[in-house]
Amino acid sequence: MKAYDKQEKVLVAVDCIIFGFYEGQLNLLLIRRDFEPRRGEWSLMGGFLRESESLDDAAARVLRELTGLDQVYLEQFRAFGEVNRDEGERTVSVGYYALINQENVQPQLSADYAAHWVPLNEIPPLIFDHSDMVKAALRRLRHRATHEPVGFELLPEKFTLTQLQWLYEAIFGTPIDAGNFRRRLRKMDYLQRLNEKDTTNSRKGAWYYQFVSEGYAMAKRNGADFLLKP
Amino acid sequence: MKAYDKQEKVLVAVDCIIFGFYEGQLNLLLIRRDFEPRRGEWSLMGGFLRESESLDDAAARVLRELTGLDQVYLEQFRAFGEVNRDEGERTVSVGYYALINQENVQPQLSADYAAHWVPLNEIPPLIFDHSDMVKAALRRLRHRATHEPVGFELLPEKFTLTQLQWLYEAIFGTPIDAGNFRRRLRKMDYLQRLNEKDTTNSRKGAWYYQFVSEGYAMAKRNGADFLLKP
DNA sequence: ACAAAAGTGTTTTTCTTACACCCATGA
DNA sequence: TCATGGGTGTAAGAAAAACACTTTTGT
Repeated sequence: MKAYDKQEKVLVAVDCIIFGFYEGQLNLLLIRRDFEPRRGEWSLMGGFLRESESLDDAAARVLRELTGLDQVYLEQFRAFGEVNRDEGERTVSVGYYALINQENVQPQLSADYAAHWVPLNEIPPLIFDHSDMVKAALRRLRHRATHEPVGFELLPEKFTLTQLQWLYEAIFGTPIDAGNFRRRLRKMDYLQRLNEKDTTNSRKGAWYYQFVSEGYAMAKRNGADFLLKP
Repeated sequence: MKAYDKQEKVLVAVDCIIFGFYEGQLNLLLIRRDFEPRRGEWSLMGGFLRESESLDDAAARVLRELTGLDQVYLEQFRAFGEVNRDEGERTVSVGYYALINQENVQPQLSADYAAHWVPLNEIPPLIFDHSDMVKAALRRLRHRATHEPVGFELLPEKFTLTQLQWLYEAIFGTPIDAGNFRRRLRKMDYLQRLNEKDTTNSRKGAWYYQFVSEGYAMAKRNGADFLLKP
């Protein structure tokens, strides 16, 4: 059955669902296509897999091409393989989602691509099956954010607990009880409080915190598991 | 960037991690390759994607070719795309795991392929990255089995609660407290008790149960969520 | 009557939830 | 001094864990 000759090859693409967080809003980085097919329509950022790179590498390259960023949190979530999902040639696409702290990215993008941050609840219709991809990516993000400390990728190095709460409210689309949310955070000793306050939102000021990944690694080795739900 | 011409096509395969359950043991269906490369070594069952079929279709076809079974629980869990993961030509593989009630399958397999059920804790070294695939599939199965009633796919239509407990013990590799396990089951009113007992394991006999999927669908609509952990 | 699996109950502890409350401070 | 967001505490209840207990029946 599985002989290598005479098999049909297909195009393989990666598409990136790029999440950003800014001013309490969860956003998606979308492009308006300036190439055929479907020129001018909204779409995810994607590209074809090259012979010399892995899927993960391809996703990182595509992301770098659009944002100029490297070292970004990037996770594959699913392959999409319906026969007619794409126009033109048959293409299998592998979906990746990225989490980036939006403040770092504003400037350099849009240079080569017509890229825009779009609030998650105002996503326009997308080409092909890209809307399905977004839905699947969001499901995965919600799951990961509850069980692993990936949310911090969307925040600046220093953040307040209120910002963190806003982030989770944005990810899940529900309000969260501040008291209960903060109690869970209080037990995470890998959240380090800095000697510095953010006073932009209140007179009292909110402490800045920092996620200490080595601390988390240690806690994990000791059997602690991250859990943060709405 | 994303123009359709002059792109490099690659081979796309699907590989199936086929779980079966029999006599308290969780098993994997593996083949000894009777073709090159790596003739004679252990491997997962796989095949190449054809132009006219979706990824899901391809996985179902591969499974049917090996087991003769249709209508099997089959779920994609991840694409594998390292450059040198395969020998010979560059191949991207999409992993699917299947859950089948092993009693239905014993006879017809092995006809064309040298297929064998191997206990999960006695898996031999596998070719390529197939061992990684198995690990990833098992992680996904563990997750799905706790949050969705997929475990029943591995059991006969009629099963006892003790069998179900054995299944979960096998999936998670840990002992489970019978009292607590059964209390959770007792609340699932979509588990229908039949007027029939299994007396092979005890004099008293254990009631047979049946999973009623319409009942589960209704419970789900009413906001109930399945949860069954070790 | 007793062994052995099937099945139920009970107690203890831990985690959630809802919500009231205090704190700090600039205007 | 008071409004506002930041932050803590607590009582009621739900759920998890541990384990003792009862039931059934072939031998």
